[in-house]
Amino acid sequence: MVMPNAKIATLSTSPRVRISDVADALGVTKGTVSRALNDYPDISETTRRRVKRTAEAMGYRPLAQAQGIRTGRTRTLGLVLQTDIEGASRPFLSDFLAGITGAASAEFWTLTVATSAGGEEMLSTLQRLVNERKSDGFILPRTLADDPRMKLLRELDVPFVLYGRVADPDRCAWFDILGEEAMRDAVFRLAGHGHRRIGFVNGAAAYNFSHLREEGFRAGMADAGLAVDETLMLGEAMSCNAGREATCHLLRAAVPPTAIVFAVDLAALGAYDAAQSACLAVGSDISVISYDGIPEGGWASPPLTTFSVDSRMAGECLAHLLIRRIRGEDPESLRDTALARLQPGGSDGPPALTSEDIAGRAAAAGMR
Amino acid sequence: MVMPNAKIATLSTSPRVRISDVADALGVTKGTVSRALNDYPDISETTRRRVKRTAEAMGYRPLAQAQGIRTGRTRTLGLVLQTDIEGASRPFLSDFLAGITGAASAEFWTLTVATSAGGEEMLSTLQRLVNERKSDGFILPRTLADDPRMKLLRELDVPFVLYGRVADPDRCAWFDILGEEAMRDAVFRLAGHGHRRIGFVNGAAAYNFSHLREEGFRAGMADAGLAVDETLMLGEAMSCNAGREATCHLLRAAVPPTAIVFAVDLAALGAYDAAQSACLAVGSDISVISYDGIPEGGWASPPLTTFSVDSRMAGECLAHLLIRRIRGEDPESLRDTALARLQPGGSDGPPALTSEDIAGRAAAAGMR
DNA sequence: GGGCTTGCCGAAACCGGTTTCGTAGTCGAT
DNA sequence: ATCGACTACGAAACCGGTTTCGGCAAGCCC
Repeated sequence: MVMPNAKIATLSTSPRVRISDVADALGVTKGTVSRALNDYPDISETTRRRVKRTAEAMGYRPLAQAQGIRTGRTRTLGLVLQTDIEGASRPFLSDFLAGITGAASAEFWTLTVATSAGGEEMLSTLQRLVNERKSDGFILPRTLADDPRMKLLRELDVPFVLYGRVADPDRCAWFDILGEEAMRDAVFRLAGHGHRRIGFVNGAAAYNFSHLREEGFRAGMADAGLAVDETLMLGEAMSCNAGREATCHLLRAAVPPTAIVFAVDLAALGAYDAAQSACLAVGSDISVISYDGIPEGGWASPPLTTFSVDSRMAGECLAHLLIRRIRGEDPESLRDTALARLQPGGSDGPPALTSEDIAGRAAAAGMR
Repeated sequence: MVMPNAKIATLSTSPRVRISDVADALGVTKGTVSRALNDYPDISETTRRRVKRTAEAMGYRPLAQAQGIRTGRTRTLGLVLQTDIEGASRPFLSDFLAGITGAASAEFWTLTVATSAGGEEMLSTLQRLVNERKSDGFILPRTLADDPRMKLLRELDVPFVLYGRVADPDRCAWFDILGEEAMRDAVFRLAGHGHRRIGFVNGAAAYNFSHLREEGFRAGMADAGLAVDETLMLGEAMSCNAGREATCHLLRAAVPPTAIVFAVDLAALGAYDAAQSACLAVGSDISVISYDGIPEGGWASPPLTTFSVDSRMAGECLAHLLIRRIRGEDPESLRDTALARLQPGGSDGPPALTSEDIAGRAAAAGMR
């Protein structure tokens, strides 16, 4: 008898259906409705069904903020983005958000976004959101090997899920892309082209992914039966400039590599500049494979061979994991990973030059 | 006497300071504290000051969700992003969000983000957020000339601020970049180079900015004393492919332009492909100026001359405007604009070829 | 000095939910 | 038949605020 206006309620400015409306329609108290909907044990199965059916039919949805004042939780996920790093995460932000909010809204959760410039502001922003109860838990992107956000949120007893693994996995829930597998595949691909001398340019050691990608590179080299020359292992290259300098450094080596694996696309794009300075053609004279799949890579010539990440799927996974975490599941059971997908470009191929040729070109270009 | 632990409260898991704590410390009722903090008229000036000072000292911050259950407002801005359009808004999303949340958090507001694929889902998402009171008002990016979101939110009586203007400005608050000025400047710049025959490739007519940019182009042509050839006016080019095809079309004209102004960077990038097919060098044989400032433009060779937008500032402005709008200010007093900034690249310059030369090249390349 | 307004604040209702407490009713065991 | 345990629900407190209502005291006017 209340059903007729269920549709209308969602269309106009008509007042919301409240829990007391449902209770009145059923001739029970709102306490009973609440307990039935929240699956309390002391409600008979028949009543529970009756309540759920009627609530559904009336289009009743509890007001998250009203629940929150008692329960402390408002079905809200939190995400704090750090904006002072010129990072690779930006082009995918839209997809990432779409994944999170898509998964969240399917369960009637929402997403609160905040930003911070710098690490301390990050922590104070988390504090503030927790204090104002604007979020029931957090997705922590770009995990550091030892992440201070974890420590803070543990002290505050607030659930979180990591996007990326950490050095100490104890009591952590996470989703991560297996960057180490991508690095290993990159080595295989280069070895398949015939490269024997391969350099590696890592990202910043503070990020946990850097260690994993280096591991993957080393594992790939070992499996391919190639020796790792420690002088060809560089790091801390997170930008185009840093990538250019790292590449120049490698080209100046006594026996330069014929191929370079980069942990970060932005750094790999710097290699194009360096190669041009040395009159080396990327993709033939010197091969490059990288990781991230940023759109700029597709505009470089030749297009960058890289591993791309499905950010939308990552967002979906993280949202699901966090919701389950907030609901109380054991964090160590909430771990998931996925593989990056090879996105072949023209930046790698069989070596057209030997290391000696490359050294000659670099010297001729005045790089040494 | 309650001040000592004000600092501690923000540091540990210690319970929040509630309004009743403040009331108790002052020996008044919580009603008085509430009225004093919210500047009700029936509170004496001395009491008001005493309350505000003590609340501040105790570190009291009202719980937005608790306020919301009575007032309906929770100091939350809403932003629904449409993710099915391969648009230029994506690379700046991070900056845009930083602007919004930065300005919002300075006034203790937060941001709820949702996404939608497609127009109807957009509307239902707005509905849902309003219904669940997850947002007190919305920032509407990428305004259409006649935007259905406006109609919906007006029916629901929910405040909003547009990022971009609309055909009918009645009762609207907005922030916008003056794209028409950029287009006019683009024409001036090309005319200064000596171009007399300039084509224009617009974006989709559904977006309001397209009309403005075309106006700006026409105004610039008129001011420069150049005639607009309607056969060189194209539109609906929002992607790289569409831009390539539009460019090919212009190059096939009986008397092709020596320069093209694009309303959208992504389309302008397509011009590079088209020019290459016709053996034309961008920046000398054919000049291109565009608008958006997407990072890919910097990677093209030569780098794209374009107008860039300060998305962070846009976000800040919009947040401020929306907060004032929600607080009840007259929408027509809440309008602000800013200029795009010229970002010179190498894609424009003095014409190296005549229209006839270009037509010849295009014909030779088999484009006609 | 008495009535009337006005300023200021306490008391209490209220918002929309959740959760505690108590109890009527049912059931099985003795 | 009596008792105790258990089930299932109503009544009411509670969460942290806002807002209404009413009344006391001071000030004003006559």
